[in-house]
Amino acid sequence: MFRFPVSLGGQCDNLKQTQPSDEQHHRPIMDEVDFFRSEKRDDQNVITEETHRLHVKRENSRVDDDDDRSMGINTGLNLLTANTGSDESLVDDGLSVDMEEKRTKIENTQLREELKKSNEENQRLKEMLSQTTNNFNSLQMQLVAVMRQEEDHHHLATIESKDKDTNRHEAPEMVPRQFIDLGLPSAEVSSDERITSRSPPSLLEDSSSRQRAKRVLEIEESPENESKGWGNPSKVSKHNASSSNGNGNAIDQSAAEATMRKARVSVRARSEAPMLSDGCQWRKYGQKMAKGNPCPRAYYRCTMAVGCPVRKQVQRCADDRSILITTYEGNHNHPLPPAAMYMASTTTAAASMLLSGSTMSNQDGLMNPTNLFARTMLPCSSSMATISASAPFPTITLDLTESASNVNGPTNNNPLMQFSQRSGFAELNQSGLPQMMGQALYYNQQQSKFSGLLIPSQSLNAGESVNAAMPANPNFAAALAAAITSIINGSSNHQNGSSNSSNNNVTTGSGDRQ
DNA sequence: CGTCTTTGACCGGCGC
DNA sequence: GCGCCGGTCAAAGACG
Repeated sequence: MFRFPVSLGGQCDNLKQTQPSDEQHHRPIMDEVDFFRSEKRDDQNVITEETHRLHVKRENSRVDDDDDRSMGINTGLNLLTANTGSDESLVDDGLSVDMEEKRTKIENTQLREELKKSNEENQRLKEMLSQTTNNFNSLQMQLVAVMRQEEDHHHLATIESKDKDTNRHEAPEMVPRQFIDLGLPSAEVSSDERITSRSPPSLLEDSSSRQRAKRVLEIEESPENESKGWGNPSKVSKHNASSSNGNGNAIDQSAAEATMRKARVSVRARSEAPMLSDGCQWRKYGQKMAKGNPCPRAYYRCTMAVGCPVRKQVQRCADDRSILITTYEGNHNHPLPPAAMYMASTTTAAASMLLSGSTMSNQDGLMNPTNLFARTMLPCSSSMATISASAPFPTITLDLTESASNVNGPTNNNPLMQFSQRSGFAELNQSGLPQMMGQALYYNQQQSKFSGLLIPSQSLNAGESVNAAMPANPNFAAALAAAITSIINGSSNHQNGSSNSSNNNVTTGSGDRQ
């Protein structure tokens, strides 16, 4: 049921063809890691193509001009020839041939114009198709989320009807659970129980994988690595306290927004650049030495719009300084340039995923975007994304620093790869190929509050296959991370409100603090 | 001159 | 209550 955006990659291919071959050798050395260099390249390509088209247009117009000129000249000649009998008598046979040629030229010109119009129309249709596809996916996600909620309602009702215990009255209402509350449900159902009873064996039977996941989680859950109050957690707590008292929708909404802002998505990527370029404009408003990390942590605020609440932290990993940890938080309240859409969608989706995941029951949750995320990620077998509900903020960490060994394994069946390819990321395949996709989403056992992640593995459509190697390019990694969450972004964007075109909630969970 | 970065001060939460 | 710590503010300086 999950469909990925219709490929419009042909355009990219075409664009690639139009790209001058030497352009690849002309990549500027940037201070920032250009997260979406491919995107930009695409843009550049588009521009190039536009330019090219314009150029062609000019050529055409020149041709047209020539034709017109010639036509005009010919017209004059015709007139002249018509008026001058001497000429007519001299070039009588040649004139008919010329007329044929002129007619042919006119026809060619017309055909060219028609072809040009057809191409433009084709481009428009492609754009419309892309837009429609995106809208469809978004709506599908929303539908899925709504169905999920209804299922949860039914399930809860069923449980309550069966459960004669007095706890029935203490059962939580199906109010979206705030992130801050994510630590609580463990008392209801232990995470181990959930995992052993529900998680597919393929996911967790591998002890090494589990250990690896645990290792990542340990990093995230370390008090030193998890900031205590980014964004005034106290306020969130107050919000939550208010909402828990049932003081109205406004409070709930504000609490939800605050909660949403608390959600973090962390991206770990190897990069020598001081900052990852994600398409947004950032202003540095602070820098701190974090405990336990000799590298300072920089605080940035989105400056693309006044009052945009999105912030991000940038810090190098203490253990491996080649790893750049970028943490996003908050939702953009303004339109974003295409280059920023992916990452913004990532953060939005991640935050939404956490939120939706927190509202789920222990039952399947297959319809939940969280699970869609998991379903997307799980066929791979390493630790790419980690979800941590560690207090005070839930965090999704996309660890893009490790590459899996299995190049031809399930990765090729991963829809993400198809997605990444179809969305243009495949261009990066040129650059080298350790595999980024052989990394899996792991469930935080110790703080397993996201039952949605415990999903049957059979739901994955492994039939689709695209052979592609995934580069370890940090740009790609970041773009990939964005693409991953973009897949599930449909629900999130609309859940978060109409004004948000995208969000940023990337958290570098393993950020080392001093 | 406007914008951005730097950096010390300040605030609030948390643990002891 | 006190100190530590993370996060933010805002003045001062740098830069184009």
